[in-house]
Amino acid sequence: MVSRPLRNVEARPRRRVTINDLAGHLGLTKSTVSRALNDYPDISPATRARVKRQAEVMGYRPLSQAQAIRTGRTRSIGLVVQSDLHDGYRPFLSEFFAGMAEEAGSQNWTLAVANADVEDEVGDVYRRLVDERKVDGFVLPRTRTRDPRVTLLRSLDVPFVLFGRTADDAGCAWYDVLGEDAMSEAVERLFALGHRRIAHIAGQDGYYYSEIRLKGYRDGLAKVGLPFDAALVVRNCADHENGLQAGRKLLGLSDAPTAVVAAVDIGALGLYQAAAERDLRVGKDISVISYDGTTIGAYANPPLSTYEVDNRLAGARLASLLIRRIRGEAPENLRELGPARFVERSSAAALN
Amino acid sequence: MVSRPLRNVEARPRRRVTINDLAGHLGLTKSTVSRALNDYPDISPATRARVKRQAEVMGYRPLSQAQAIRTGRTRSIGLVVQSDLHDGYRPFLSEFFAGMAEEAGSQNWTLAVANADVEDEVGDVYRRLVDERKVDGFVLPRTRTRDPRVTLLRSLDVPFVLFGRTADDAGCAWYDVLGEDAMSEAVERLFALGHRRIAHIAGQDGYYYSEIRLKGYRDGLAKVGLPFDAALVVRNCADHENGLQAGRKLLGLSDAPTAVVAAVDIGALGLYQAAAERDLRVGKDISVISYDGTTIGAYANPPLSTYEVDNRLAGARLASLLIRRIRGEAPENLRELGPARFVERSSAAALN
DNA sequence: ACAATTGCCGAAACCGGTTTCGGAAGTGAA
DNA sequence: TTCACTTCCGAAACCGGTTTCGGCAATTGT
Repeated sequence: MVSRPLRNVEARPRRRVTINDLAGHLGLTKSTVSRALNDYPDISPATRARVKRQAEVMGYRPLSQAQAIRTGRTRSIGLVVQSDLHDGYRPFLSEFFAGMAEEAGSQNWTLAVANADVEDEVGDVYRRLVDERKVDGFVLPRTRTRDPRVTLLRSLDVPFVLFGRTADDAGCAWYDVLGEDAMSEAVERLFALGHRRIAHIAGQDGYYYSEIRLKGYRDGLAKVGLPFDAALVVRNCADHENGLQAGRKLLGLSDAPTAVVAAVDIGALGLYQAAAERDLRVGKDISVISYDGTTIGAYANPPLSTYEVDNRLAGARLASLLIRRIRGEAPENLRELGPARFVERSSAAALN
Repeated sequence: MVSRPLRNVEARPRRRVTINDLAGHLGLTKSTVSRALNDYPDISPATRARVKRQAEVMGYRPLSQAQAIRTGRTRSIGLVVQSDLHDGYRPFLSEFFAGMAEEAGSQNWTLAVANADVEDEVGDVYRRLVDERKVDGFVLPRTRTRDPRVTLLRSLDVPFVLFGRTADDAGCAWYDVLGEDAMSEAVERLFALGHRRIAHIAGQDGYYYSEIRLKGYRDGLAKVGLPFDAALVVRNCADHENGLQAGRKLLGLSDAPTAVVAAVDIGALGLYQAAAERDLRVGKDISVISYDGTTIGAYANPPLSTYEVDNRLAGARLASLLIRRIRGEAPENLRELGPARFVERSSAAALN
């Protein structure tokens, strides 16, 4: 690993060029320059072009906080992480951050991250960020079926976008991954492998993704012509412990399933343990297809076949959508869906 | 999962209270109020107290960007993530973010996150953030032995703190985990289990942590009276592939080691695969103790015994140190070391 | 040819703070 | 009493932008 020097390390603190410097060089007043740069209609095209060109050569970049004090806009988007959430939550954040930061930065926006320790604090954190004009809008990860943050931000009239859908999405912009398609396809795959009793370990209650994936599971059953059996669905399994309990329950059934579709990788890994307890070999005696694409699944034994979501892309899309939302586009036009990608490993095999 | 409503959702946009409002209520000028709040010596203690009390009751919070334009200070700390780095890098970021955001927020500071895609871009990103006064200082994760970012920020005269130590740390503030102690102790543990040939899979070249942990390994050997054998050290193994190669090499030795101390969890998991290839059972035929405490290790087979680092704490400490650094404290007083915590699982056992 | 528009830009106020400067009281010494 | 010093606060400039307002010159209408 070479540590080659960063470029221009020697460059000295050369003072920022302000709008006054620019105006001086142009022989105009700063008000004219400002309006030219912001495309006001009362500036002649010739002047506008001249100003913009000169701004370019002098490397002028308006100070966002100076703008903010007059306009109220910071060119900054916010993300508040809730550190009281369960394990399954955090691993995905890294890629997500990178995607958001990348997209925001490319548009010369900033990403501000805040933390809320406890549920009760959440509202105050959002409010404070808005009050202090730290951000112009929010990305809301992990949307609930009925999400109080949506209620809050709506009433505050602050722009936001959701990562995931929600029950009442009137006026909401969002990006989401087609978890329903993944779950449905997973059922089809298992069916094609000969499985006829296929269970579902669902995600955490209260989160809309759980409903969506459950629906996908049911759609899949319908598609292949299998009956829905409520006994084969265990809800609220978004962590290892609950996945383990679910596994124990399912594998203990008199007519136990031969395959499982899990809504969440960590839940599937709980099932792994339950299988081990019964000396069942995952990928042999019991097949599993899951959803998330966590690295953990890749290193599990056997490696977990799963639908991988591109969190980096999600972050980037959400940043882009949010910026457009802040600029005034209608939320209804700011809704996108992306696919999950099947990563075949060795937790699912033909029924023997 | 209950989605109880956030508090005060109904509260209406009540306009921010500005310094003028506050001054009006107090019958003072805003200049006096400002100086009182900022502890200028030319304000009488009585007035100062009165102002502060009233500010409290009216819920006055200065707009940081308004302050910034005059003072040049944003009350914001920056972190730039490099998305071109290898796998082992990112998982740790989530906890780290939470810690930073939490600590920064508690002091009413903001955390700004930026992204640099490619190595060459890194310098520009830091520079831009400073130029545009988006941040007052930086936390530098993943310090190199000779870190170009340090050179850059030094020359720019921008405050920063390192997560990890570096070769030339003159004028540097940092927080680090005692990787050397962990590695040394790992050797002792394995020795106590009867192992006499103990190898080391080292971290990525160019990063100081690799040297530190290697040193810890050697210290451990010295402590228990084992000779250092260069053939038992494989460098530059910070990802799965390199760990795998290292494992193949070590396990292929005529007098192969019976135990391995790994500098990085992912590297250790590469070794897992090499062991599997030779039908060696980790935790039986070959013992492994690693370092990081990633969740991945917990789900590996067998679960990986490792030294866990508290990344959340690290983030919090670094944020705190950076803020103090920005406020002018000497870097030499801003250096902290924390321990890694041994998490015993089942990858290390007594030599049979 | 003259009045009414229009196009385009400068002057000045403004945003919400900080900082410099100066001066009115109060204090102590001579 | 007078004078020099403090103590403490108000007035005003300042930071780097945006936005309102008004006015001059060049057009257009009649």
